[in-house]
Amino acid sequence: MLDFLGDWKRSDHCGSLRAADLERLVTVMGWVQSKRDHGGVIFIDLRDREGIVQIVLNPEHEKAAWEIAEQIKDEWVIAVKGKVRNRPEETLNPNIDTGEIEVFADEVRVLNTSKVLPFLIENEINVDELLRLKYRFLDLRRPVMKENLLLRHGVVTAARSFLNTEGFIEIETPFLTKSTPEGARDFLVPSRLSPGAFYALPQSPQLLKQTLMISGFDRYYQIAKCFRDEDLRADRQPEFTQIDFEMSFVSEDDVIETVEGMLSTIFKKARGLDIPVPFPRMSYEEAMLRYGTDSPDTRFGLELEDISEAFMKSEFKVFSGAIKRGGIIKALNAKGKAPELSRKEIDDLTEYAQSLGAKGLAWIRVQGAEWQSPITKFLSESETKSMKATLNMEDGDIVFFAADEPAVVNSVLSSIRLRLGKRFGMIDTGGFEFLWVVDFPLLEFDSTEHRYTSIHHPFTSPKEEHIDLLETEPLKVLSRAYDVIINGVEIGGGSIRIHRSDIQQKMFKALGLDEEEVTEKFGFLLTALDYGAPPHGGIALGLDRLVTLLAGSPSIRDVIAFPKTQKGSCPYTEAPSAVELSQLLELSIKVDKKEEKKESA
RNA sequence: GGGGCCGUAGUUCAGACCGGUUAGAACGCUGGCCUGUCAAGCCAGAGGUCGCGGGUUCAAUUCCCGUCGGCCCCGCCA
Repeated sequence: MLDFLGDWKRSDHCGSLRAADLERLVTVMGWVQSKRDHGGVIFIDLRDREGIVQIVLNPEHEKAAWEIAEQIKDEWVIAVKGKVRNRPEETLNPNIDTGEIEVFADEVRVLNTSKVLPFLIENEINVDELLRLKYRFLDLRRPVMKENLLLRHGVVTAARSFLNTEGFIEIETPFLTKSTPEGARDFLVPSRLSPGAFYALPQSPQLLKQTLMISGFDRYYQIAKCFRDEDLRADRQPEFTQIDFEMSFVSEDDVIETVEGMLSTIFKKARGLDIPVPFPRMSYEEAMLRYGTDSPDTRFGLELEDISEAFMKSEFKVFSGAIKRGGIIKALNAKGKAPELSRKEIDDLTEYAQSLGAKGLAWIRVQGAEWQSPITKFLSESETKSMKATLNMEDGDIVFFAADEPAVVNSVLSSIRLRLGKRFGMIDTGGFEFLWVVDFPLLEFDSTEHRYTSIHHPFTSPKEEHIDLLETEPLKVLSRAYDVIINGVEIGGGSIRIHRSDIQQKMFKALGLDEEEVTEKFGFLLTALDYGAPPHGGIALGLDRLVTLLAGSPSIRDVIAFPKTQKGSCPYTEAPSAVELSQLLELSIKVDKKEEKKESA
């Protein structure tokens, strides 16, 4: 049944044949997308990476080829020799690129068969993702998945070409590297040659790219795999890819302009889009005030308003109490949307707010002169008046309130804002809005660890004029960090780094890191900083997220060839898995895991 | 660590709230017919560990508990 390829050479891709190829004798190879057997004439849609072409077999033409074709099933791999000819006028297919022509088969070779498929090789399938991942090799045959990976290739190609042109040098850094405190949980790799010691997979090439600047490479880049052992999300994988670069003798604007140039190139080459540069910039403070998040989706309004001032002394204890405890009150007014929201939906929103950590979600619905709300009875006339003015409350509006500590209010209302934006179709899903968020605080106070931690990372430079504040008012220190946001998604973040060891030491001190530990964990960088480190800075862009956005895909998994599930497993390879005891012995590793209770028969 | 949703032919779902004869449908698959289809069409047929374990019950796909797996979210992700 099966034929060898023999001396057949592919002459063309299925998907690249056109009317210009008429009368040519061609040899095409690919997968059987579908077969339509009319008893006499047989049609086969043959698919390869470039597309689909129709093969026609007629028993009155070459009986042998036709007889083979009769046996063929979906997703078999076949090779066909035949002549490209016009389709009859009434059977042109405008839905495929090759729809003007067909290949009239003289000879067919069956190169491989296929089992019956677990799902159809089509774009619009409704299948459990687990099954798609288990049969990822089939899932990736679907045009939409193929397009995603081609898009990804296009993005990487464009990034490389841009960076090469700008004088960046691609340098690899090791996967087997050193575990460092701060940041995410490390993936560890045991060392056989140093029993009991471990490498860590890099969370990013951060320290080594800084080292390359100290070495004088001036401009470095890398399409870098990074590893973080944290819980997964729709936009987070334990291993992911960054477009990572670093530049010497620069300040913020140099890096920002380079990113704008690179993203312009990527959007142009990968999607044919012209994007406006420079991108607008917004301070962290303003982003938190207006949107409640440091990665605001600026495709729509529906901004938050801080109304704390008017309720400091309110009789309404939910509001005034929150302020007394150091909290704030913020509101967002969904203008004119009250009639569109059912009571059930409002209740669902309240439940959603609670799942995000809010104690509740107050709301006021404006209907004519009347305010329908569970809270109006607690509000004084002056409070009502002030609220009406501040929030511009008019007939048909519905306003939501959160009162709590600032972090809770902001995170809850920013999530509510996004949900309402989607619910009311306020978001232009076809477009892209770019934004730089700048002027981040350098530090935040971690109340569980009772110390300051970096908002960006410990190598981020404070603003030069704020260095002295490190010792006196650490929370007032602003950093030289910048995040690039597209459609509310954090696509990348970077900073001008600390290039002097005296300032780096001050930073570690502000973080409350033990000097001995610092030397042990970061000593290599401190040493390097002592040997003529130039001022430098850079950024890393999340390739997976960028491609997800460009592809308009709901999940990062759709732009990664072999992604992990939420539990970090790969259903295709079945990693992670147990290993041989002998392997563990070589590594001096003993597994301390509770044995599963064996059922006795 | 926590919250929510889900798991029934190869696939997507219905059946479950209200436990009861043979667990249905569509697509896919198999066989037959069919010479211009392109999601071909028409006819016939096969196909089930109702995720797994336990409990309640005369009786469990259905109710309860646990567990495994998948998805979304909080925490976490410098």
